[in-house]
Amino acid sequence: MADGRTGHGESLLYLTDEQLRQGIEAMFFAYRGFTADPDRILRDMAYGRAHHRAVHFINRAPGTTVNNLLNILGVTKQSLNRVLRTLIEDGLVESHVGKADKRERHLYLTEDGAALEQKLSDAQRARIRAAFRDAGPEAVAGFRTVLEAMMDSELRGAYTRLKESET
Amino acid sequence: MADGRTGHGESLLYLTDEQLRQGIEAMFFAYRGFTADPDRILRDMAYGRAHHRAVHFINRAPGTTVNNLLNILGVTKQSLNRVLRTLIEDGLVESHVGKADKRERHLYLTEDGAALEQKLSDAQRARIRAAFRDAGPEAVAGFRTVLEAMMDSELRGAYTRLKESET
DNA sequence: TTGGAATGTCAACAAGACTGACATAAAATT
DNA sequence: AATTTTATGTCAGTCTTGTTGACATTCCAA
Repeated sequence: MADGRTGHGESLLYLTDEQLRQGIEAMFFAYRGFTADPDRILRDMAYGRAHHRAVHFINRAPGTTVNNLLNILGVTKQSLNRVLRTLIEDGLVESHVGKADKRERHLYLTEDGAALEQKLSDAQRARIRAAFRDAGPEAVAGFRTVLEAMMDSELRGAYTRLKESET
Repeated sequence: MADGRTGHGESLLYLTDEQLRQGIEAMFFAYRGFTADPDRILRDMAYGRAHHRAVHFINRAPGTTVNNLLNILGVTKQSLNRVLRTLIEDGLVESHVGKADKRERHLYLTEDGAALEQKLSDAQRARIRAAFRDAGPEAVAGFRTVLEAMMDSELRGAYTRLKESET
């Protein structure tokens, strides 16, 4: 199989070390582009990528608890807490004590928080939209398939749950 | 077009805000998986992701200059320098003053450096290989197409140059 | 030859991740 | 009722990795 094909005509070229390396480098460079636009916006404010992530997922799942967010973001509570504290102080996020379980804090975006989220999303979506449009529907489907296969299993669970919570 | 299709049967569903958001979240979660395995290895040593990146691209283009690496990695020279210094001190990277231009430093991996690179690559490749295998060749092609479209133009240049320098 | 541009180094600082220890309140269990 | 577990928050300290600023060396061109 020196030509990278099996006897059944199925191409395995995409599994050579060279192809894998190209995939790895593509992922590296693309992720830079992926975060570049929101990063630029955030740099001018006193915020960073961590704030973007928090705001994104609070917008995504309003009323989510701190613990929930912790699992999704994969950081320590101390780290998240620093970010949440500044967002709450600046009036972008509201924290409400849980009704059923008073230990929990449920997180919501304020109007200002929603505005920031929108601004950041718009910037990021514009780039993704352009990339998706250029690449076409089949490429996008493949893109999603590979990304899902690349996730850790617990994260894939979190991702799927979010994905299926479309309203 | 409420059904997300044009009159020409071309699906535009992949460009709805909802689809874009799913793509964004897929990218976020997948990147965590992408870096998880090498990160685990690096945590046990005194190194981080920045060291991995440096070692990867020095291995990729032996004899590259600091400035070259700077452009690829997209960090400040001061930041890269700290990483390179530790790698050189630890005997993983060698820095040779340029013959033609003595201002330049040409970077090479030592035997130990190559061994580390191999170890990290193997871990990362294993995951990508599994993901590629599960997703199949068409999905992988789509994945690459979308990632390339997502890069900043200058980075796409760097990526393409690397890609085409296969020996 | 002199002044600017390119290259790289050192120092100091900031963001954002981490661990560990501890406090509080509420829920769950015994 | 007492105890343990869970959810959250906070303080202190560390690490990685980014940043700017200042500076030395080298090359090249006016």
